[in-house]
Amino acid sequence: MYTRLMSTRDRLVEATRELLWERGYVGTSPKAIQQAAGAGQGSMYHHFAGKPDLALAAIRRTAQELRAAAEAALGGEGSAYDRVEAYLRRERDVLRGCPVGRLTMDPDVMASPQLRAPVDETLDWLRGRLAGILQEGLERGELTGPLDPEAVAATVVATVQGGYVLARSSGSAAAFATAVDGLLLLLSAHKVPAEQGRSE
Amino acid sequence: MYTRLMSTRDRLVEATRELLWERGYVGTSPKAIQQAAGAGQGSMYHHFAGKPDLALAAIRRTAQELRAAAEAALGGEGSAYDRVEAYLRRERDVLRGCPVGRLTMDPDVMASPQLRAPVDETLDWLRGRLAGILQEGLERGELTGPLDPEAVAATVVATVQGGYVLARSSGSAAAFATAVDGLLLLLSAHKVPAEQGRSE
DNA sequence: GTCTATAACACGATAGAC
DNA sequence: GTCTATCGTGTTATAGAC
Repeated sequence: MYTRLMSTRDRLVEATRELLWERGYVGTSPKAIQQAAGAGQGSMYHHFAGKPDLALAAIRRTAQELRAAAEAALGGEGSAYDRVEAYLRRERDVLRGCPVGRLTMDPDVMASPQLRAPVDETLDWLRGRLAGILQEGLERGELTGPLDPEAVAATVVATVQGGYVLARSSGSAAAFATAVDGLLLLLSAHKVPAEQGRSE
Repeated sequence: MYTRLMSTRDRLVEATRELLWERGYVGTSPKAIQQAAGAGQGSMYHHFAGKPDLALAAIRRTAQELRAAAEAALGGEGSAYDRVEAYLRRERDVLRGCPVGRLTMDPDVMASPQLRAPVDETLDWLRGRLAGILQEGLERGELTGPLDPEAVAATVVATVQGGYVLARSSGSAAAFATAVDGLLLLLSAHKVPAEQGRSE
């Protein structure tokens, strides 16, 4: 149930976002959406063509939010390592999993070019953004090789996505943190100590 | 459809394993299982108490197979690094995702202590097995610190699980390989070159 | 815009014949 | 052991009143 300060359309989208996160596309019925949004059948089919159309609106919104949250950490102050660490350690609803990444396991989402596009684009943007930061770190002399930015960026994204799996499996958010710790430990071996002439 | 050389019971389990892998628990109906197995309603409910019971048999079997496949790589010849690499690079149906890991995103599986137990146990065993190998590598002088075996083991498992997400998202198995490459690149910085007195 | 009614089918399971 | 019949409920809509 969402506040009546939101339009029916927005409540439907928000309810769908929550259910998609919790139960996936296959596990989410129009009826469940309507009940969560406090809307009738008629309202839903007035605002949206059907379940796929509503899901598309929800997925796009979720992808946009994820991107903004990631950028808040990645675009911050500090060295390349610091920004990657900030991203890895940012606050997360770990036990709920990744609202975007989990859609990759949904057969109906993957079967629809429309629904899968925002998922692919978001993860690809994230990987590219991380690669750029790592590349910059190498160029600025903050990081030392051998360190392929594209490959390590993929590893960073994969560790996060897999961290959710470990956390949900064990029922503990600590499992996510441990995987991140391991990655940062490996990455920190490539840190160049800050020397005179730069940031201190 | 499965060979008639298998018992009806086994065909039901195999069909369930395939559908669970492809569509998850929530997305798999008894009817779909029966059709894939070439069995009627009566057969299914004769051999199994219901969908959860059948799913449990299927999940246990899948977990067992995954464990055996992982052990084949992890228990092989070579240094700690080599065995971890063998595990990471072992042949996989990358675009299908992990048949065990994907269950962590299934709300009905996670809500059932019985169904989630094999998932948790399998991933936990894998993490522990990897940690043991890394620890051994440190003790034997094949690997050099700082390298927390428990944390890095979690990172290895997470990279694999997340690699599946990246591969399915992009529709390309190469994305999995890239994430693995990045991890091995980071880990290889801790390799101690084989010297006189050991294995050569 | 939102509501209720209805439809055609799928879901997950039970009953009982064979 | 396997089959068909049946059940009550849920799914994904469409129709049409208000």
